Amino acid sequence: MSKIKSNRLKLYDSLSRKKQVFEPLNSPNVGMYVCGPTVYGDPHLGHARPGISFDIVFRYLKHLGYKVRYVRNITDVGHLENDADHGEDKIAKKARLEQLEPMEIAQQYADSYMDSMDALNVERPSIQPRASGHIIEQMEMVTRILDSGFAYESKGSVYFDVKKYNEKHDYGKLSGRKLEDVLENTRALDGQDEKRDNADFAIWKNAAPEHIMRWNSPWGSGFPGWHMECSAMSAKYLGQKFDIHGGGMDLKFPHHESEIAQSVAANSCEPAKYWMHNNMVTIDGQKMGKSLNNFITLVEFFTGNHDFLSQAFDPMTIRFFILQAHYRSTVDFSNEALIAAEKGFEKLMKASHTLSELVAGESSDFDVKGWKEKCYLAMDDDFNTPILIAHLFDAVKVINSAKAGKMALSIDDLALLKSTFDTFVFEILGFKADAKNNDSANMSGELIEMLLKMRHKAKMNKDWASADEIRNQLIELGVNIKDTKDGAEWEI
RNA sequence: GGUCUCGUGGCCGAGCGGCUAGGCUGGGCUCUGCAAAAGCUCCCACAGCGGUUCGAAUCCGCUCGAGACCUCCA
Repeated sequence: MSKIKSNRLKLYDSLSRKKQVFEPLNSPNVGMYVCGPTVYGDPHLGHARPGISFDIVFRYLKHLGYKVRYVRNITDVGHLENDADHGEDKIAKKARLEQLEPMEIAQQYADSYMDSMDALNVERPSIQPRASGHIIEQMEMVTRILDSGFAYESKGSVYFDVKKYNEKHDYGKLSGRKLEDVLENTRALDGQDEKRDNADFAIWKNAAPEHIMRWNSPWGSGFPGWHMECSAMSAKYLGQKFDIHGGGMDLKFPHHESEIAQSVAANSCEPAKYWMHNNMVTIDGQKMGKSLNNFITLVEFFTGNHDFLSQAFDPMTIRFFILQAHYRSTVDFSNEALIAAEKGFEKLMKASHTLSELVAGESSDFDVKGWKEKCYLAMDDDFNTPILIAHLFDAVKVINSAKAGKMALSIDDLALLKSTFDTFVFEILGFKADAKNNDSANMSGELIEMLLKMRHKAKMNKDWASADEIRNQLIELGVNIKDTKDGAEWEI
Protein backbone atom coordinates (compact mmCIF):
# COMPACT_ATOMS: atom_id res chain seq x y z
CA MET A 1 0.00 0.00 0.00
CA SER A 2 1.60 3.19 -1.10
CA LYS A 3 1.39 6.30 0.96
CA ILE A 4 -0.73 9.09 -0.45
CA LYS A 5 0.34 12.58 0.51
CA SER A 6 -2.50 14.06 2.46
CA ASN A 7 -2.91 17.00 0.15
CA ARG A 8 -6.28 18.33 -0.71
CA LEU A 9 -5.89 18.23 -4.45
CA LYS A 10 -8.67 20.03 -6.22
CA LEU A 11 -9.32 19.86 -9.92
CA TYR A 12 -11.80 21.62 -12.12
CA ASP A 13 -14.43 19.23 -13.38
CA SER A 14 -15.92 20.36 -16.68
CA LEU A 15 -19.10 18.39 -16.13
CA SER A 16 -20.08 19.97 -12.81
CA ARG A 17 -18.28 23.20 -13.77
CA LYS A 18 -16.72 23.33 -10.33
CA LYS A 19 -13.46 22.63 -8.64
CA GLN A 20 -13.80 19.30 -6.88
CA VAL A 21 -11.65 17.63 -4.29
CA PHE A 22 -9.98 14.73 -6.02
CA GLU A 23 -11.10 11.43 -4.57
CA PRO A 24 -10.23 8.41 -6.71
CA LEU A 25 -12.73 5.61 -7.12
CA ASN A 26 -10.18 3.02 -6.00
CA SER A 27 -7.38 4.79 -4.20
CA PRO A 28 -4.45 4.51 -4.54
CA ASN A 29 -5.19 3.47 -8.10
CA VAL A 30 -6.12 6.16 -10.58
CA GLY A 31 -7.36 5.65 -14.13
CA MET A 32 -6.92 8.49 -16.57
CA TYR A 33 -7.90 8.57 -20.23
CA VAL A 34 -6.88 11.40 -22.54
CA CYS A 35 -7.83 11.83 -26.17
CA GLY A 36 -4.70 11.58 -28.25
CA PRO A 37 -3.97 12.63 -31.80
CA THR A 38 -5.47 11.59 -35.07
CA VAL A 39 -2.33 10.66 -36.91
CA TYR A 40 -2.67 12.18 -40.33
CA GLY A 41 -0.31 15.14 -40.04
CA ASP A 42 2.72 16.45 -38.21
CA PRO A 43 2.09 17.41 -34.58
CA HIS A 44 1.81 21.14 -33.96
CA LEU A 45 1.84 23.48 -30.97
CA GLY A 46 -1.79 22.65 -30.32
CA HIS A 47 -0.87 19.04 -29.69
CA ALA A 48 1.73 20.10 -27.16
CA ARG A 49 -0.91 21.68 -24.93
CA PRO A 50 -2.85 18.57 -23.87
CA GLY A 51 0.32 16.50 -24.07
CA ILE A 52 2.03 18.70 -21.51
CA SER A 53 -1.06 19.60 -19.46
CA PHE A 54 -1.95 16.00 -18.78
CA ASP A 55 1.68 15.07 -18.37
CA ILE A 56 1.60 17.42 -15.38
CA VAL A 57 -1.51 15.71 -14.04
CA PHE A 58 0.14 12.32 -14.55
CA ARG A 59 3.39 13.39 -12.88
CA TYR A 60 1.76 15.16 -9.97
CA LEU A 61 -0.63 12.32 -9.17
CA LYS A 62 2.30 9.92 -9.18
CA HIS A 63 4.27 12.29 -6.99
CA LEU A 64 1.42 12.32 -4.49
CA GLY A 65 1.70 8.56 -4.31
CA TYR A 66 -1.09 7.41 -6.58
CA LYS A 67 -0.65 4.47 -8.86
CA VAL A 68 -1.77 5.89 -12.15
CA ARG A 69 -2.71 4.05 -15.29
CA TYR A 70 -2.66 6.67 -18.01
CA VAL A 71 -4.21 5.73 -21.33
CA ARG A 72 -3.88 7.96 -24.37
CA ASN A 73 -5.20 6.69 -27.65
CA ILE A 74 -3.86 7.00 -31.14
CA THR A 75 -6.60 7.43 -33.68
CA ASP A 76 -5.65 5.76 -36.90
CA VAL A 77 -9.11 5.09 -38.27
CA GLY A 78 -12.62 6.33 -38.05
CA HIS A 79 -12.43 10.09 -38.26
CA LEU A 80 -14.38 11.26 -41.22
CA GLU A 81 -13.39 14.18 -43.34
CA ASN A 82 -16.81 15.77 -43.68
CA ASP A 83 -20.04 14.25 -42.49
CA ALA A 84 -20.88 10.78 -41.47
CA ASP A 85 -22.67 9.83 -44.61
CA HIS A 86 -20.44 10.97 -47.39
CA GLY A 87 -17.24 11.56 -45.57
CA GLU A 88 -13.98 10.00 -46.35
CA ASP A 89 -11.69 8.58 -43.76
CA LYS A 90 -8.94 11.08 -43.01
CA ILE A 91 -6.22 8.52 -42.92
CA ALA A 92 -7.37 6.90 -46.12
CA LYS A 93 -7.56 10.22 -47.92
CA LYS A 94 -4.06 11.23 -46.98
CA ALA A 95 -2.80 7.79 -47.94
CA ARG A 96 -4.25 8.05 -51.41
CA LEU A 97 -2.66 11.43 -51.87
CA GLU A 98 0.73 10.19 -50.90
CA GLN A 99 0.41 6.79 -52.54
CA LEU A 100 1.06 4.94 -49.35
CA GLU A 101 -0.65 2.32 -47.30
CA PRO A 102 -3.01 3.87 -44.75
CA MET A 103 -1.17 2.11 -41.96
CA GLU A 104 2.09 3.51 -43.27
CA ILE A 105 0.74 7.02 -42.89
CA ALA A 106 -0.60 6.30 -39.46
CA GLN A 107 2.70 4.80 -38.38
CA GLN A 108 4.72 7.68 -39.76
CA TYR A 109 2.71 10.35 -38.00
CA ALA A 110 2.36 8.36 -34.81
CA ASP A 111 6.14 8.14 -34.72
CA SER A 112 6.43 11.82 -35.45
CA TYR A 113 3.99 12.60 -32.64
CA MET A 114 5.86 10.47 -30.15
CA ASP A 115 9.21 11.93 -31.17
CA SER A 116 7.95 15.43 -30.49
CA MET A 117 6.38 14.41 -27.19
CA ASP A 118 9.66 12.79 -26.18
CA ALA A 119 11.49 15.99 -27.05
CA LEU A 120 9.09 17.94 -24.85
CA ASN A 121 9.88 15.46 -22.08
CA VAL A 122 6.29 14.32 -21.97
CA GLU A 123 6.27 10.97 -20.24
CA ARG A 124 4.84 8.15 -22.27
CA PRO A 125 1.43 7.02 -21.10
CA SER A 126 1.02 3.60 -19.56
CA ILE A 127 -0.88 2.41 -22.61
CA GLN A 128 -1.19 3.95 -26.07
CA PRO A 129 -3.88 1.90 -27.75
CA ARG A 130 -4.73 2.28 -31.41
CA ALA A 131 -8.27 2.43 -32.70
CA SER A 132 -7.45 0.04 -35.54
CA GLY A 133 -6.35 -2.55 -33.02
CA HIS A 134 -9.64 -2.46 -31.17
CA ILE A 135 -12.23 -2.97 -33.89
CA ILE A 136 -13.66 -6.00 -32.14
CA GLU A 137 -14.15 -4.16 -28.88
CA GLN A 138 -15.84 -1.36 -30.74
CA MET A 139 -18.16 -3.74 -32.58
CA GLU A 140 -19.08 -5.36 -29.29
CA MET A 141 -19.97 -2.01 -27.86
CA VAL A 142 -22.08 -1.18 -30.90
CA THR A 143 -23.92 -4.44 -30.35
CA ARG A 144 -24.59 -3.58 -26.74
CA ILE A 145 -25.93 -0.17 -27.68
CA LEU A 146 -28.21 -1.80 -30.25
CA ASP A 147 -29.39 -4.23 -27.60
CA SER A 148 -30.14 -1.41 -25.22
CA GLY A 149 -32.37 0.13 -27.85
CA PHE A 150 -30.49 3.41 -28.20
CA ALA A 151 -29.29 2.71 -31.73
CA TYR A 152 -30.71 1.47 -35.00
CA GLU A 153 -29.36 -0.08 -38.15
CA SER A 154 -29.78 1.64 -41.47
CA LYS A 155 -28.31 0.62 -44.81
CA GLY A 156 -25.30 -1.13 -43.33
CA SER A 157 -24.62 1.60 -40.79
CA VAL A 158 -25.58 1.90 -37.16
CA TYR A 159 -26.71 5.22 -35.75
CA PHE A 160 -27.07 6.39 -32.21
CA ASP A 161 -30.62 7.50 -31.49
CA VAL A 162 -29.98 10.81 -29.77
CA LYS A 163 -33.61 11.78 -29.41
CA LYS A 164 -34.53 8.54 -27.73
CA TYR A 165 -31.50 8.74 -25.47
CA ASN A 166 -32.44 12.25 -24.48
CA GLU A 167 -35.84 11.12 -23.27
CA LYS A 168 -34.21 9.21 -20.44
CA HIS A 169 -30.88 10.93 -20.15
CA ASP A 170 -29.38 14.29 -20.81
CA TYR A 171 -27.59 14.65 -24.13
CA GLY A 172 -25.77 17.96 -23.87
CA LYS A 173 -24.99 18.03 -20.16
CA LEU A 174 -21.25 18.29 -20.69
CA SER A 175 -21.23 20.98 -23.36
CA GLY A 176 -24.20 22.85 -21.90
CA ARG A 177 -26.54 22.37 -24.81
CA LYS A 178 -30.16 21.48 -25.11
CA LEU A 179 -31.15 18.91 -27.67
CA GLU A 180 -33.57 21.32 -29.32
CA ASP A 181 -30.70 23.71 -29.93
CA VAL A 182 -28.55 20.95 -31.31
CA LEU A 183 -31.33 19.96 -33.66
CA GLU A 184 -31.99 23.51 -34.74
CA ASN A 185 -28.40 24.25 -35.40
CA THR A 186 -27.39 21.08 -37.13
CA ARG A 187 -26.74 21.90 -40.70
CA ALA A 188 -28.84 20.13 -43.26
CA LEU A 189 -26.29 17.88 -44.85
CA ASP A 190 -26.61 15.70 -47.87
CA GLY A 191 -27.67 12.12 -47.42
CA GLN A 192 -29.35 12.51 -44.07
CA ASP A 193 -31.92 10.02 -45.28
CA GLU A 194 -30.20 7.13 -43.53
CA LYS A 195 -30.66 8.77 -40.17
CA ARG A 196 -33.88 9.21 -38.32
CA ASP A 197 -32.74 12.52 -37.02
CA ASN A 198 -30.08 15.08 -37.82
CA ALA A 199 -28.52 14.87 -34.38
CA ASP A 200 -27.98 11.12 -34.65
CA PHE A 201 -24.41 10.06 -35.15
CA ALA A 202 -22.86 6.97 -36.68
CA ILE A 203 -21.38 4.41 -34.33
CA TRP A 204 -20.70 2.02 -37.18
CA LYS A 205 -20.36 3.20 -40.75
CA ASN A 206 -20.93 1.28 -43.91
CA ALA A 207 -17.85 1.52 -46.15
CA ALA A 208 -18.27 2.72 -49.69
CA PRO A 209 -16.68 0.45 -52.30
CA GLU A 210 -13.65 2.72 -52.72
CA HIS A 211 -13.04 2.92 -48.98
CA ILE A 212 -9.78 1.20 -48.15
CA MET A 213 -10.01 0.79 -44.38
CA ARG A 214 -12.83 -1.63 -43.69
CA TRP A 215 -13.74 -4.52 -41.47
CA ASN A 216 -16.44 -7.16 -41.67
CA SER A 217 -19.18 -6.79 -39.14
CA PRO A 218 -22.69 -8.05 -38.43
CA TRP A 219 -23.92 -4.96 -40.30
CA GLY A 220 -21.72 -5.39 -43.35
CA SER A 221 -18.30 -4.22 -44.33
CA GLY A 222 -17.46 -0.96 -42.66
CA PHE A 223 -15.60 0.88 -39.94
CA PRO A 224 -16.35 2.23 -36.48
CA GLY A 225 -17.97 5.61 -35.99
CA TRP A 226 -16.49 8.83 -34.73
CA HIS A 227 -16.47 8.39 -31.02
CA MET A 228 -16.50 4.65 -30.48
CA GLU A 229 -12.78 4.13 -30.05
CA CYS A 230 -12.45 6.19 -26.89
CA SER A 231 -15.49 4.61 -25.28
CA ALA A 232 -14.40 1.11 -26.14
CA MET A 233 -10.73 1.46 -25.27
CA SER A 234 -11.21 3.40 -22.03
CA ALA A 235 -13.65 0.73 -20.84
CA LYS A 236 -11.28 -2.04 -21.85
CA TYR A 237 -8.23 -0.70 -20.03
CA LEU A 238 -9.69 1.37 -17.21
CA GLY A 239 -13.06 -0.17 -16.62
CA GLN A 240 -16.51 1.13 -17.41
CA LYS A 241 -16.09 3.84 -14.82
CA PHE A 242 -12.75 5.48 -14.25
CA ASP A 243 -11.41 8.62 -12.64
CA ILE A 244 -10.30 11.24 -15.12
CA HIS A 245 -11.13 11.79 -18.76
CA GLY A 246 -9.21 14.56 -20.44
CA GLY A 247 -8.79 16.28 -23.75
CA GLY A 248 -8.93 19.61 -25.54
CA MET A 249 -11.91 21.89 -25.03
CA ASP A 250 -12.81 21.59 -28.65
CA LEU A 251 -13.62 17.93 -28.06
CA LYS A 252 -16.36 18.62 -25.54
CA PHE A 253 -18.90 18.63 -28.30
CA PRO A 254 -19.66 16.44 -30.00
CA HIS A 255 -16.91 13.98 -29.13
CA HIS A 256 -17.05 13.77 -25.35
CA GLU A 257 -20.77 14.41 -25.24
CA SER A 258 -21.27 11.43 -27.47
CA GLU A 259 -18.85 9.31 -25.48
CA ILE A 260 -20.95 9.84 -22.40
CA ALA A 261 -24.11 8.89 -24.29
CA GLN A 262 -22.52 5.76 -25.74
CA SER A 263 -21.20 4.60 -22.41
CA VAL A 264 -24.47 5.19 -20.64
CA ALA A 265 -26.30 3.35 -23.41
CA ALA A 266 -23.89 0.42 -23.45
CA ASN A 267 -22.81 0.18 -19.81
CA SER A 268 -25.51 2.01 -17.91
CA CYS A 269 -22.93 4.26 -16.32
CA GLU A 270 -21.05 7.40 -17.21
CA PRO A 271 -17.45 6.73 -18.09
CA ALA A 272 -15.57 9.29 -16.03
CA LYS A 273 -15.85 10.75 -12.56
CA TYR A 274 -14.00 13.91 -13.53
CA TRP A 275 -13.71 15.60 -16.92
CA MET A 276 -10.76 17.87 -17.57
CA HIS A 277 -10.32 20.06 -20.62
CA ASN A 278 -7.32 22.07 -21.62
CA ASN A 279 -7.79 25.37 -23.43
CA MET A 280 -6.49 26.25 -26.88
CA VAL A 281 -3.29 27.77 -28.13
CA THR A 282 -3.93 30.87 -30.18
CA ILE A 283 -1.81 32.69 -32.69
CA ASP A 284 -2.65 36.34 -33.23
CA GLY A 285 -5.71 35.74 -31.08
CA GLN A 286 -7.04 32.94 -33.25
CA LYS A 287 -7.06 29.28 -32.51
CA MET A 288 -4.10 27.48 -33.95
CA GLY A 289 -5.54 24.57 -35.79
CA LYS A 290 -5.49 22.21 -38.64
CA SER A 291 -8.62 23.55 -40.24
CA LEU A 292 -7.47 27.16 -40.04
CA ASN A 293 -4.14 26.36 -41.60
CA ASN A 294 -2.31 28.68 -39.24
CA PHE A 295 -0.48 26.06 -37.27
CA ILE A 296 3.22 25.73 -36.67
CA THR A 297 4.51 22.20 -36.27
CA LEU A 298 6.61 21.28 -33.28
CA VAL A 299 9.54 20.36 -35.47
CA GLU A 300 9.37 23.83 -37.00
CA PHE A 301 9.67 25.28 -33.50
CA PHE A 302 12.61 23.04 -32.72
CA THR A 303 14.39 24.02 -35.94
CA GLY A 304 13.18 27.61 -36.26
CA ASN A 305 12.15 26.83 -39.78
CA HIS A 306 9.03 28.98 -40.11
CA ASP A 307 8.36 32.58 -41.15
CA PHE A 308 6.79 33.38 -37.78
CA LEU A 309 9.92 32.35 -35.91
CA SER A 310 13.07 34.40 -35.59
CA GLN A 311 15.04 31.46 -34.24
CA ALA A 312 14.91 27.83 -33.18
CA PHE A 313 13.37 27.12 -29.79
CA ASP A 314 14.44 24.44 -27.40
CA PRO A 315 11.62 22.01 -26.57
CA MET A 316 12.04 22.96 -22.92
CA THR A 317 11.30 26.57 -23.83
CA ILE A 318 8.05 25.45 -25.41
CA ARG A 319 7.25 23.45 -22.31
CA PHE A 320 8.04 26.38 -20.04
CA PHE A 321 6.03 28.74 -22.22
CA ILE A 322 2.97 26.50 -22.02
CA LEU A 323 3.29 25.94 -18.28
CA GLN A 324 3.52 29.67 -17.61
CA ALA A 325 -0.16 29.81 -18.45
CA HIS A 326 -2.83 27.86 -16.61
CA TYR A 327 -4.09 24.92 -18.64
CA ARG A 328 -7.65 26.24 -18.67
CA SER A 329 -6.66 29.62 -20.12
CA THR A 330 -5.92 30.24 -23.73
CA VAL A 331 -2.28 30.96 -24.35
CA ASP A 332 -1.45 33.35 -27.12
CA PHE A 333 1.64 32.47 -29.01
CA SER A 334 4.10 35.03 -30.30
CA ASN A 335 7.76 34.97 -31.16
CA GLU A 336 8.40 37.66 -28.55
CA ALA A 337 6.65 35.71 -25.80
CA LEU A 338 8.71 32.65 -26.60
CA ILE A 339 11.96 34.59 -26.40
CA ALA A 340 10.88 35.89 -22.99
CA ALA A 341 10.09 32.33 -21.96
CA GLU A 342 13.49 31.18 -23.15
CA LYS A 343 15.25 33.73 -20.94
CA GLY A 344 13.11 32.94 -17.97
CA PHE A 345 13.73 29.24 -18.36
CA GLU A 346 17.49 29.74 -18.61
CA LYS A 347 17.38 31.73 -15.40
CA LEU A 348 15.59 28.88 -13.69
CA MET A 349 18.10 26.31 -14.92
CA LYS A 350 21.05 28.43 -13.88
CA ALA A 351 19.58 28.77 -10.42
CA SER A 352 19.22 25.01 -10.21
CA HIS A 353 22.90 24.65 -10.98
CA THR A 354 23.86 27.41 -8.55
CA LEU A 355 21.81 25.70 -5.88
CA SER A 356 23.73 22.46 -6.30
CA GLU A 357 26.95 24.26 -5.38
CA LEU A 358 25.59 26.43 -2.63
CA VAL A 359 27.26 26.28 0.77
CA ALA A 360 25.22 26.31 3.95
CA GLY A 361 25.52 29.06 6.52
CA GLU A 362 24.81 29.35 10.20
CA SER A 363 21.17 30.33 10.10
CA SER A 364 18.46 30.99 7.55
CA ASP A 365 16.95 34.20 6.21
CA PHE A 366 14.29 32.34 4.29
CA ASP A 367 11.32 30.30 5.39
CA VAL A 368 11.92 27.22 3.27
CA LYS A 369 9.17 25.19 4.88
CA GLY A 370 6.59 27.88 4.27
CA TRP A 371 7.77 28.22 0.71
CA LYS A 372 7.48 24.50 0.12
CA GLU A 373 3.96 24.61 1.49
CA LYS A 374 3.04 27.35 -0.98
CA CYS A 375 4.39 25.29 -3.86
CA TYR A 376 2.13 22.39 -2.95
CA LEU A 377 -0.85 24.68 -2.48
CA ALA A 378 -0.36 25.98 -6.00
CA MET A 379 -0.34 22.50 -7.51
CA ASP A 380 -3.21 21.35 -5.32
CA ASP A 381 -5.31 24.20 -6.67
CA ASP A 382 -6.17 22.66 -10.01
CA PHE A 383 -2.56 22.25 -11.12
CA ASN A 384 -1.78 25.96 -11.07
CA THR A 385 1.63 25.81 -12.71
CA PRO A 386 1.97 29.59 -13.30
CA ILE A 387 1.68 30.19 -9.56
CA LEU A 388 4.11 27.39 -8.87
CA ILE A 389 6.59 28.88 -11.33
CA ALA A 390 6.21 32.27 -9.63
CA HIS A 391 7.12 30.60 -6.32
CA LEU A 392 10.08 28.91 -7.96
CA PHE A 393 11.34 32.30 -9.07
CA ASP A 394 11.07 33.50 -5.50
CA ALA A 395 13.43 30.67 -4.65
CA VAL A 396 15.67 31.66 -7.54
CA LYS A 397 16.06 35.06 -5.94
CA VAL A 398 16.98 33.44 -2.65
CA ILE A 399 19.46 31.13 -4.33
CA ASN A 400 21.18 33.94 -6.17
CA SER A 401 21.24 36.10 -3.07
CA ALA A 402 22.77 33.27 -1.07
CA LYS A 403 25.37 32.83 -3.77
CA ALA A 404 26.13 36.55 -3.60
CA GLY A 405 26.50 36.24 0.16
CA LYS A 406 23.52 38.45 0.89
CA MET A 407 21.43 35.70 2.37
CA ALA A 408 22.13 32.53 4.26
CA LEU A 409 20.56 29.10 4.55
CA SER A 410 21.17 26.62 7.33
CA ILE A 411 22.28 23.10 6.49
CA ASP A 412 18.80 21.69 6.96
CA ASP A 413 17.09 24.45 5.05
CA LEU A 414 19.56 24.22 2.22
CA ALA A 415 18.98 20.50 1.92
CA LEU A 416 15.23 20.98 1.99
CA LEU A 417 15.42 23.75 -0.59
CA LYS A 418 17.54 21.59 -2.86
CA SER A 419 15.30 18.56 -2.72
CA THR A 420 12.08 20.55 -3.01
CA PHE A 421 13.30 22.78 -5.81
CA ASP A 422 14.55 19.85 -7.84
CA THR A 423 11.41 17.85 -7.18
CA PHE A 424 9.17 20.60 -8.53
CA VAL A 425 11.38 21.67 -11.40
CA PHE A 426 12.37 18.27 -12.74
CA GLU A 427 10.03 15.62 -11.40
CA ILE A 428 6.73 17.49 -11.35
CA LEU A 429 7.08 20.18 -14.00
CA GLY A 430 9.19 17.82 -16.07
CA PHE A 431 11.92 20.21 -17.14
CA LYS A 432 15.33 18.92 -17.99
CA ALA A 433 18.64 20.66 -18.25
CA ASP A 434 20.78 20.23 -21.31
CA ALA A 435 22.86 17.12 -21.02
CA LYS A 436 26.44 18.14 -21.51
CA ASN A 437 28.12 15.54 -19.41
CA ASN A 438 29.95 13.54 -22.01
CA ASP A 439 33.67 13.09 -22.54
CA SER A 440 34.10 15.70 -25.21
CA ALA A 441 32.29 18.19 -23.00
CA ASN A 442 34.67 17.39 -20.16
CA MET A 443 37.57 17.81 -22.52
CA SER A 444 36.42 21.20 -23.74
CA GLY A 445 35.81 22.12 -20.13
CA GLU A 446 39.44 21.56 -19.34
CA LEU A 447 40.48 23.50 -22.42
CA ILE A 448 38.31 26.40 -21.36
CA GLU A 449 39.83 26.34 -17.88
CA MET A 450 43.25 26.50 -19.46
CA LEU A 451 42.34 29.53 -21.56
CA LEU A 452 40.85 31.23 -18.54
CA LYS A 453 44.09 30.73 -16.64
CA MET A 454 45.92 32.44 -19.47
CA ARG A 455 43.39 35.25 -19.39
CA HIS A 456 43.85 35.54 -15.64
CA LYS A 457 47.58 35.96 -16.15
CA ALA A 458 46.97 38.64 -18.74
CA LYS A 459 44.65 40.40 -16.33
CA MET A 460 47.26 40.28 -13.58
CA ASN A 461 49.61 42.01 -15.99
CA LYS A 462 46.86 44.49 -16.89
CA ASP A 463 47.10 43.25 -20.42
CA TRP A 464 43.43 44.00 -21.09
CA ALA A 465 43.79 43.54 -24.81
CA SER A 466 44.83 39.89 -24.46
CA ALA A 467 42.35 39.25 -21.70
CA ASP A 468 39.49 40.60 -23.76
CA GLU A 469 40.60 38.79 -26.85
CA ILE A 470 40.42 35.46 -25.07
CA ARG A 471 37.04 36.32 -23.64
CA ASN A 472 35.66 37.57 -26.95
CA GLN A 473 36.78 34.54 -28.84
CA LEU A 474 35.30 32.24 -26.23
CA ILE A 475 32.04 34.14 -26.42
CA GLU A 476 32.08 33.75 -30.16
CA LEU A 477 32.37 30.01 -29.63
CA GLY A 478 29.40 30.16 -27.33
CA VAL A 479 31.17 30.18 -24.00
CA ASN A 480 30.00 32.89 -21.63
CA ILE A 481 32.40 34.26 -19.05
CA LYS A 482 31.44 35.65 -15.68
CA ASP A 483 34.08 37.29 -13.55
CA THR A 484 33.52 36.91 -9.85
CA LYS A 485 35.51 37.63 -6.75
CA ASP A 486 36.77 34.04 -6.73
CA GLY A 487 37.84 34.01 -10.35
CA ALA A 488 36.15 33.50 -13.67
CA GLU A 489 33.23 31.17 -14.21
CA TRP A 490 32.04 29.91 -17.53
CA GLU A 491 29.14 28.20 -19.15
CA ILE A 492 28.31 26.99 -22.62
C1' G B 1 -28.70 33.04 -34.61
C1' G B 2 -27.80 29.76 -30.04
C1' U B 3 -24.33 28.34 -25.87
C1' C B 4 -20.07 29.93 -23.32
C1' U B 5 -15.41 32.31 -22.07
C1' C B 6 -12.46 36.49 -21.70
C1' G B 7 -10.90 41.82 -21.69
C1' U B 8 -5.01 43.20 -16.18
C1' G B 9 1.09 47.69 -16.53
C1' G B 10 5.63 48.19 -23.01
C1' C B 11 4.87 42.47 -23.82
C1' C B 12 3.43 37.52 -21.69
C1' G B 13 0.63 36.05 -17.63
C1' A B 14 -1.55 34.98 -12.18
C1' G B 15 -5.53 36.82 -9.22
C1' C B 16 -12.01 34.56 -7.39
C1' G B 17 -13.96 41.08 -1.86
C1' G B 18 -9.30 44.10 1.86
C1' C B 19 -3.02 42.23 2.30
C1' U B 20 1.40 45.95 -4.24
C1' A B 21 2.03 37.47 -8.11
C1' G B 22 5.84 36.08 -11.40
C1' G B 23 8.60 36.22 -16.12
C1' C B 24 10.45 39.36 -20.21
C1' U B 25 11.65 44.46 -21.55
C1' G B 26 13.22 49.58 -20.11
C1' G B 27 15.55 53.31 -16.29
C1' G B 28 18.80 53.98 -11.78
C1' C B 29 22.31 52.01 -8.24
C1' U B 30 25.97 48.13 -6.15
C1' C B 31 29.83 44.90 -7.76
C1' U B 32 33.60 45.21 -11.88
C1' G B 33 39.74 47.40 -15.53
C1' C B 34 35.61 47.19 -19.05
C1' A B 35 31.69 43.84 -20.04
C1' A B 36 28.57 39.87 -18.64
C1' A B 37 26.18 37.65 -14.54
C1' A B 38 24.01 38.54 -9.92
C1' G B 39 21.86 41.78 -6.11
C1' C B 40 18.99 46.22 -4.78
C1' U B 41 15.59 49.66 -6.83
C1' C B 42 12.00 52.50 -10.13
C1' C B 43 7.97 52.38 -13.89
C1' C B 44 2.22 50.41 -8.97
C1' A B 45 -2.14 48.07 -14.19
C1' C B 46 -6.88 46.09 -14.00
C1' A B 47 -11.98 47.98 -21.28
C1' G B 48 -16.02 51.84 -20.16
C1' C B 49 -20.30 53.39 -17.28
C1' G B 50 -23.49 52.53 -13.24
C1' G B 51 -24.64 49.63 -8.69
C1' U B 52 -23.87 46.38 -4.01
C1' U B 53 -20.23 47.03 0.09
C1' C B 54 -16.87 50.21 5.41
C1' G B 55 -13.89 48.36 1.17
C1' A B 56 -14.04 45.64 -5.87
C1' A B 57 -9.43 43.97 -10.80
C1' U B 58 -12.30 40.47 -7.90
C1' C B 59 -19.85 40.44 -6.82
C1' C B 60 -24.38 42.50 -9.92
C1' G B 61 -26.28 45.26 -14.37
C1' C B 62 -25.51 47.65 -18.94
C1' U B 63 -22.20 49.25 -23.04
C1' C B 64 -18.03 48.39 -26.12
C1' G B 65 -14.32 44.87 -27.78
C1' A B 66 -12.03 39.88 -28.51
C1' G B 67 -12.35 34.71 -28.80
C1' A B 68 -14.24 29.51 -28.46
C1' C B 69 -18.01 25.85 -29.47
C1' C B 70 -22.46 24.75 -32.45
C1' U B 71 -18.64 20.62 -38.65
C1' C B 72 -13.01 17.27 -38.44
C1' C B 73 -9.88 19.68 -34.89
C1' A B 74 -5.63 19.23 -29.16
